[in-house]
Amino acid sequence: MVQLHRGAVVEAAVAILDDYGLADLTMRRLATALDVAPGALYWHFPNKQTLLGAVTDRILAPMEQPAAEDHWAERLAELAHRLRDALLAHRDGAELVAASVAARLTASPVREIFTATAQSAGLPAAEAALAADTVLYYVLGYTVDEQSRMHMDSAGALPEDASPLSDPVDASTRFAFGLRLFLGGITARTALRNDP
Amino acid sequence: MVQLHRGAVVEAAVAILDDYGLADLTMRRLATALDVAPGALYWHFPNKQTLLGAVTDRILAPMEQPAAEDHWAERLAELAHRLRDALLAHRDGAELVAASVAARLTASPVREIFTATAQSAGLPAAEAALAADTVLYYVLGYTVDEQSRMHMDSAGALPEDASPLSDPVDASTRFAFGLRLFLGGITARTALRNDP
DNA sequence: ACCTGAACACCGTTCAAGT
DNA sequence: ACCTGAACACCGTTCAAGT
Repeated sequence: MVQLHRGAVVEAAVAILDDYGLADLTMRRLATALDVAPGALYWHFPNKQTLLGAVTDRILAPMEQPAAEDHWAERLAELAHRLRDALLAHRDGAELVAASVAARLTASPVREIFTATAQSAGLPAAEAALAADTVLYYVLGYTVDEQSRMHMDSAGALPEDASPLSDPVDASTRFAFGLRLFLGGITARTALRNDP
Repeated sequence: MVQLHRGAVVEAAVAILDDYGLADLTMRRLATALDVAPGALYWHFPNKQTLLGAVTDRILAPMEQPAAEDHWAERLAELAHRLRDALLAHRDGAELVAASVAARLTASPVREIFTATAQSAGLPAAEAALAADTVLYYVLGYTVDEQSRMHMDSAGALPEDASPLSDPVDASTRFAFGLRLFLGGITARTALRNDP
């Protein structure tokens, strides 16, 4: 038995998340998966919330890649889509990340990345930060909803007309629509600023 | 000892929520407050989630009042502010409602109300529903964040520069800014539609 | 119809003691 | 420094049995 590293703990936690979901990601289950007593985890992490914060950081790692697009609106859209993809890549990923972000238990620079992009749209720093948060709330809220629907649907708990399969507009298109609403709002705001 | 009514259970639940928070709103604590065995609650509600859904319905009751404003944008803004106020009126209200809405365990017509208002802006039904959801995600996300910050702050767990007190822009102003971003996006979209 | 008693199968967290 | 063993103080949920 090797020693327990923070990284190994996070890795095992992600595996449980993917295979069994957030509800089953308990300290005891995680300890069992690592062949260790539950108390051992508390030498590496002060509590469960902090551990989940570290899992969130891992999930959000793809956000640190620089955006490819040139224009700010396309860059912001690219980032939003990448965030959604990162969340959807793990079972209950959106719920976990939303909770960690709200509790400020992630060290990921997502906020800063969105803010910088909003600033390049021509918004002053304070407004850019607000605009960034607004987009973040939207992406998190939307994806939590989308993912919980997928979940309920595969559990057969949704009424027929709420099934994503019978949905005439797919989730990606719906996501892009809401996103454009924002980008349009930002554009209108900067236009107003440059040409009053 | 009177008999247990669904209404009395919900009322007691709201009281615990307000006094002790969502984490302390357990079936056992609720049963104790009602002078009843924990199992008794399961005659009235199939499970905790459903009970929390009923609490959410109660919290969202103020949303059923018709909006006073004339113009759609002002009506949408009024509704958004009223929703935020309803959430802030109860400790952890935003977190609870966000969870119930995501899990589709509320019978409240908030979605429909927002959708109807978006339709009166000139958006076709399908787009209005998407726009309504988008505004909903924003209000929920924003308010969850705002309320969790208030919480952390009163617990003295935030770094100084993140305190709402030292925040140069207060929470209501920030909220209104993000909201305007949307309304601007909707306006831009309907303008584009009416004058292509 | 409505509720109790008592159990089942869990939780997160702490901490003396071991190595 | 890192982990075990064992406990503490809880959970949500079920269900025979009572009234």
